[in-house]
Amino acid sequence: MARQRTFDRDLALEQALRAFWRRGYEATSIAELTAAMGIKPPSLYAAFGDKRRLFEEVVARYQRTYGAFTTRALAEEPTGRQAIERVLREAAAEYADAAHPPGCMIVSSAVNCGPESAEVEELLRDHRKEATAALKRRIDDDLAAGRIPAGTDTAGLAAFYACVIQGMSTQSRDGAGPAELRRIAALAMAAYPPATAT
Amino acid sequence: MARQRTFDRDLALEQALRAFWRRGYEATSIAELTAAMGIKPPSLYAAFGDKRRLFEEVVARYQRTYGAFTTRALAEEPTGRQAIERVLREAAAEYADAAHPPGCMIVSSAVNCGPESAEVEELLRDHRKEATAALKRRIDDDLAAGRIPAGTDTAGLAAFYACVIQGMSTQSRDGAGPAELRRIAALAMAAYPPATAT
DNA sequence: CACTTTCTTTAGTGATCGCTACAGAAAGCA
DNA sequence: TGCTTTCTGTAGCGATCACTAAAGAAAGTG
Repeated sequence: MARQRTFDRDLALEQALRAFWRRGYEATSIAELTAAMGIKPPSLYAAFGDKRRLFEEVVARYQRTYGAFTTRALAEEPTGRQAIERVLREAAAEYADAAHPPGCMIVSSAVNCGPESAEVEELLRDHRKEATAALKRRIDDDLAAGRIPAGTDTAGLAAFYACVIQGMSTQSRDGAGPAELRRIAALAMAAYPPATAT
Repeated sequence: MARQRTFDRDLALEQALRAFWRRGYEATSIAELTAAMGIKPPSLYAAFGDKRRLFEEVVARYQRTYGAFTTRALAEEPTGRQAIERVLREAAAEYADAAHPPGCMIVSSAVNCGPESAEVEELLRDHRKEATAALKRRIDDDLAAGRIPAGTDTAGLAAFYACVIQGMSTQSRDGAGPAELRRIAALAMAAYPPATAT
């Protein structure tokens, strides 16, 4: 065989994730990435392809680590209301966690993109649409189970909670702490339809 | 005297505003700006200083044109509740207006910034903080007038509505139309405290 | 007509962008 | 000890970044 890689690919990917999370896709240069990852450009390109593929891999990693709480909350709670409430509560904790950059990487890392990064912008947009659809599915469960009034606009509710989550991301990047985000989350629950009598 | 400027400075500023609004501060290059403004770089630098000062002038213009509806709504409505409701309703119309780029420029044009644009990022952050403070002042009016319960967390409410407004900006940039934004705005009003009996 | 002044244009500056050719270094097999 | 293979580091590719020196063009004053 031959010489093996001397750096930890997974650790380097995590460092790239932090860099992209902090500054966003376009504003994070290869020079900044290689400095954060502790490697030189040729090693980066050999291990990850190019900047875009590295970012796509970073997004996948983000989804199964820092962003996984949404999927878990939606899967594990018995009702749509409880699922939404838990997503908001955990987002408040996660977005303002000082152990990593603030906010949601899916929301904030490809906002200001030139035309050559339109595909990256679209990738994150698709993730946001899918997350909104996942919210709607759980709210639809409540509707189907008769826990909320018939005729409830579940798509509108899902859009509202997606809106709040995205706003919470912006708020945390503007310095809001977990307590402030929790208060926002609590207020947002006032919009959830009243439970129907069973 | 001497030769006069041959382009319309105000019109050129408006074109720069559109360009920055669409792509953001850093992602909009001087080449893109000059193309949009119909002038060459030296004319831009003679008339506006540099990229940062042009952007600052663009932000000021945005505040007194496209963004002025918030100030008006907050100043003209008799109660805090009505003021917040009108801000949300008009934001829904404004952010999704097809006559200009979607969303709010103050929210979305300096999200992904390198270290050399930190001051621009801070400028917009300050504007957002001030907008949130303006919301709080009107909610405090309702509190002082006894229209909402004593002990209401007005700072939390202001943060919530700022969060919703910022989320609506993101939603519109993801393709939400005015009707969808109006539904979000209507749901957000459910969080406003119930009017106290007088 | 000059002459001055300020605009606009052309054509570039050095720096940085994403990315890579090439050579040196390291690891397994003979 | 080669020899092969693949990684790593140096150094630099063309393109683009924000920005500007220098010359041409236009408008006013004599």
